[in-house]
Amino acid sequence: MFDASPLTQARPLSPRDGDVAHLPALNGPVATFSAGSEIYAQGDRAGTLYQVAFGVVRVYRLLADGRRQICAFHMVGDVFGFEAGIARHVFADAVTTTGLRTIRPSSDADLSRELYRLAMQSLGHAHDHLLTVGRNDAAGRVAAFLLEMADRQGTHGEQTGRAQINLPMSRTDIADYLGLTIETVSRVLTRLKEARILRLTSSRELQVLRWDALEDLTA
Amino acid sequence: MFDASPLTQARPLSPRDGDVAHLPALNGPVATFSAGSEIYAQGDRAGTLYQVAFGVVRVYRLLADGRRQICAFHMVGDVFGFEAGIARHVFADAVTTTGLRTIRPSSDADLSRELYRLAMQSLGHAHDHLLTVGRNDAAGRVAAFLLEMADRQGTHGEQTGRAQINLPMSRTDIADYLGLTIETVSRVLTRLKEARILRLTSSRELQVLRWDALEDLTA
DNA sequence: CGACTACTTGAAAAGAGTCAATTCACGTGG
DNA sequence: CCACGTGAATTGACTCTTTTCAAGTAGTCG
Repeated sequence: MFDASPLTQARPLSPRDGDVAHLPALNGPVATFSAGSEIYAQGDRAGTLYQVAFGVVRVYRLLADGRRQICAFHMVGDVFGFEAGIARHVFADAVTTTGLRTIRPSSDADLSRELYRLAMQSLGHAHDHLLTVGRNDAAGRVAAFLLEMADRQGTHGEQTGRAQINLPMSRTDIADYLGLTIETVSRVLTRLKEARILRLTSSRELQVLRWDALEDLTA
Repeated sequence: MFDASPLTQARPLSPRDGDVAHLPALNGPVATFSAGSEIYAQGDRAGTLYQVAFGVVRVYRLLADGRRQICAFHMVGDVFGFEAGIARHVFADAVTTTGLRTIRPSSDADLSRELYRLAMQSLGHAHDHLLTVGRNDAAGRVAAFLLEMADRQGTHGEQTGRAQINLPMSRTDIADYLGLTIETVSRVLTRLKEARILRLTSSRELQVLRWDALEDLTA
C-alpha cells in the first residue's frame, strides 16, 4: 500500500506519466492527415500503432443510428491504435491537421515493454474516463475535461497570468467525449463563465480563473 | 476493411473471444476470497495478475464522497489486474466467494503475447462499456448489461426453454456498473417484466423472453 | 419469530435533452 | 471594403427522464 486511505480519490492519470521520448518511432517519417480525415475505421485490419507528432486525434465508437462516443483524444507524443484482435473496434480520425509516425510492433523486448506500458496507460485513461462519464453530472464532466486538457497542455495550476487552455476540438466532439449534448456543454461553459471560474477568450480558447472551483465540480 | 459499412455497430467484445485455457496459471494454486473481501486496493503495489477460477470479481474506482464506478465484472477464466505503473489505480474485490490463481508476468515470450492480448481485451471492454454508459438511456444500459451477462454465461440466444440469466451481484453493483441508481435499475427491470421481455424468477435470476427486444433497447 | 438487508414502489424535484431561434466568426465574392 | 452565406456556438422555452427522498415488501439468518 502506498496510500493510507482506501477512499482516496486518484487524479486521472496524467498523460505525461508516460515519457515516450525514447520510442524508436520518433525518428521515422511523419504522415500528415488533414482535419477530419480518417486514420482507420472499425473493421479495418489492426496491427499498426501510431504516435502523434503534431495535431490531435479522436478515437471513437459509433452506434447504428449515428450516436458517437469518443473514447479518447490523442495529442503530441501519445501512442494509440492498440487492439485486442485482428480487426479494429474503433474509428480514429484527425481532429486538426495531424502528423503521425507509425510503429510496427517488433519483437524487440524493450520496445514491447514500453508499448505494453503505454497500452496499459490507455486502459487507465479509459477507467478514469468511465468514472467521469458514469459518476459526474454535466458540470463535473466538463470540469474534468477542462482539467484533463490543461494537464496535457502543461498549463494546469499556473496561477500566474496565462492559465490558457486551448480546445482544438468542436463542442460536438466535447459532447461526444462526455456523453452530453452540445447544448449542455455550451450551457455549462456559460455558467462557469458567469461564476467567474472561467474566462472565455474565444469559443476555442479559455482561461481558468479558479482551478480549485473546477476541481470541486469533479468531486 | 473487413466490414462493408463504417457505420456498422460492433457488438461488445464477447469475453469468450479470448480462450485462455492454455495460460500456465491454470495449474497453480487457487486462493479463496470470501464475498466482499478485498483483493487489492487503490494505491497497492501493482504487478500481480489474477485469473478467476470460480466466482465473480468487481474492479472499480471510488470518488472521495463514496460514489463508485465499477469498471468491470470478472468471471471464470478472466484475467485482471493490468496496470500502467507501479501502483494500482483501481480496487478489486470478490462479489461472491471467489477463487483466484495468480500470474506473475515472466519474460516468457508467448505468455507475454497472450497477456498483452488479454490486456487489450480489457481495453476493448472498457471502450464498449464507455459507449454503453455514455450513449444509452437507463433501459439501454440495463439491456446491454443483461446481454453481456447472458453472453458470459453462454445463454445468449437460447430460444429454447432455459434462457436463464444469473445475477451474482447486487442491484447496487449493477447500478454502480451502469452509472445509475439502484432505484432506476429496479424500475427498468420491472418495466421489462411488464413488457414481457423478461421474467423475473427471483431477484438474482431471470429469464429472457425476447432477445430481440433487449437488443433493440441498446440501439 | 424478529431483525437485518436487499429490493421494489411511489411522489416530487432536479437535471439534461429536444426543438427552435439567434448570434457569432469567418471566408467568399461582389 | 462590405454584404452575404455558411457552419459553429449560444440561448431560450419546454418536455421528459432520472434522481431523490420516503415508504413499504420480501427474503434470509440468527
